[in-house]
Amino acid sequence: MSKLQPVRGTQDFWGEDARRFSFVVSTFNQLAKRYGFKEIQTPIFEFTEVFRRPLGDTSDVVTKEMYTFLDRGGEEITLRPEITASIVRAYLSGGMQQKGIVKLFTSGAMFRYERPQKGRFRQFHQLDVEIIGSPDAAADVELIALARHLLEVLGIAGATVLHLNTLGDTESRNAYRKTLVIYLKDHERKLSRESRARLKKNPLRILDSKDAGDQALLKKAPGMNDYLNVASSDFFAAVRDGLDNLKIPYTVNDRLVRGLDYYCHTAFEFITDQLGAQGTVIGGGRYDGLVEMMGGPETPGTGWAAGIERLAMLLKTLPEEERLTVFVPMTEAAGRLADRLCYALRKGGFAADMAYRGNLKKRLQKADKQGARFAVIIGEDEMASGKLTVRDLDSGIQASIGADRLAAFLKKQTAD
RNA sequence: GCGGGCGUAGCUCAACUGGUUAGAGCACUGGCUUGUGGUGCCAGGGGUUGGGGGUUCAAGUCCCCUCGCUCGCCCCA
Repeated sequence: MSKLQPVRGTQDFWGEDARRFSFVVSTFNQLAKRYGFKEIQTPIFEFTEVFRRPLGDTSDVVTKEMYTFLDRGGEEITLRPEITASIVRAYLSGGMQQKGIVKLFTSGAMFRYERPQKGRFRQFHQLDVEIIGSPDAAADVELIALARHLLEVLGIAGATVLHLNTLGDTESRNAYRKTLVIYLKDHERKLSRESRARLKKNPLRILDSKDAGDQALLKKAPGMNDYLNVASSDFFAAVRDGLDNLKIPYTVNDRLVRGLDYYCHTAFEFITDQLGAQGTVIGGGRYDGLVEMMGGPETPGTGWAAGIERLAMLLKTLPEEERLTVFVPMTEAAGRLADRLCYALRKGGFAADMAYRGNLKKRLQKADKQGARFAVIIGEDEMASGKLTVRDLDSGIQASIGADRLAAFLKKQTAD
């Protein structure tokens, strides 16, 4: 193997992979704008503190997955492992509190030092939307509707199931955590090794353990539902009612927990069974404490992130690409004419290219390999007559067209 | 960080229990066909069998190390 390898967990996107990727992103951008979200782009790295504080000192992301380094000025910098914290930082440093409720969308690369596997990479890419400033369940519903809509437009809604849960507010969650820990401590020896560690670090995570023994034990465990206070259970009911109203299907899954510390109330994931161990395609929830945790005023927030690679892997169909018109000039003078015509077509909104090299056969071959619909042949005969030979590469039918009528001709042909 | 599987041409894969010069399809280049692409026929280029060491008369094949890929655990999008 050559040394010219991509770094582990990174990948190049080209050809069909690139088309899949950009189809996901462009569809998302279009929909997010349609829902009234404004685009934001934040730096790909931040001071480490931006991520450390909200993610919590015990989370795996912070303790072993961040790409952290000192820059030449001695500042501790981290490549973003997720983007909600970056956006909240931008919200605060940009004074966006002035604007009331803000709806933001973005997408880009994230970095986590993990062992790669199917659907999991060290540099991966996310779509992301956030609504900051709204305490209403309606905001959560709107976000989920956008997510569902996106999956539908991408043609993969049927491959996913929406799992929905509530983590309650701080009071409810603390009360529940306490009783859960008491219950699990009684059975500590039966827990898996990982879950015994979680018992101290992040007991709620035991709920979605994949270990069969843990799951059996959890069947008799107390449920979150019984510990929700009135405000929390009303909030959850409002989210469910909003989804019902929009006829968005979901499954309540009281084992669904989110990994990061700052979530509360709504937690949801669109899950697929087609990506091996990485089932989550879109995940999100509410984070009312985050802005305050990062030094801002008490401000509610809610959002989700989607894995672009995971969505791209699920795509079954891609939109057709616009087909080229390829110019095939055979003489020098014809080449100059073709250059002008090709430039004019491109300015007129057509996809056009030149076949520069070789004899007629080679140039047609090139046009064919590019998937072109039309070849415009300009040789001595055409230069003499002033009419271009336009060959439909699908049917093989040729027409003689004046240069001034080329654009109109192509438009008419492709409209059929 | 832990565990399983796999590394032969650009891609997908052959090569019987170790045995001559590592093959095929696709792709690529050229020709049959000097103004007509796709299907056809012919020819050609392309490999340190991931790398290193060992066993053997002989290693793509067996052993060790290493690098890489992949799947899973953990965690997450």
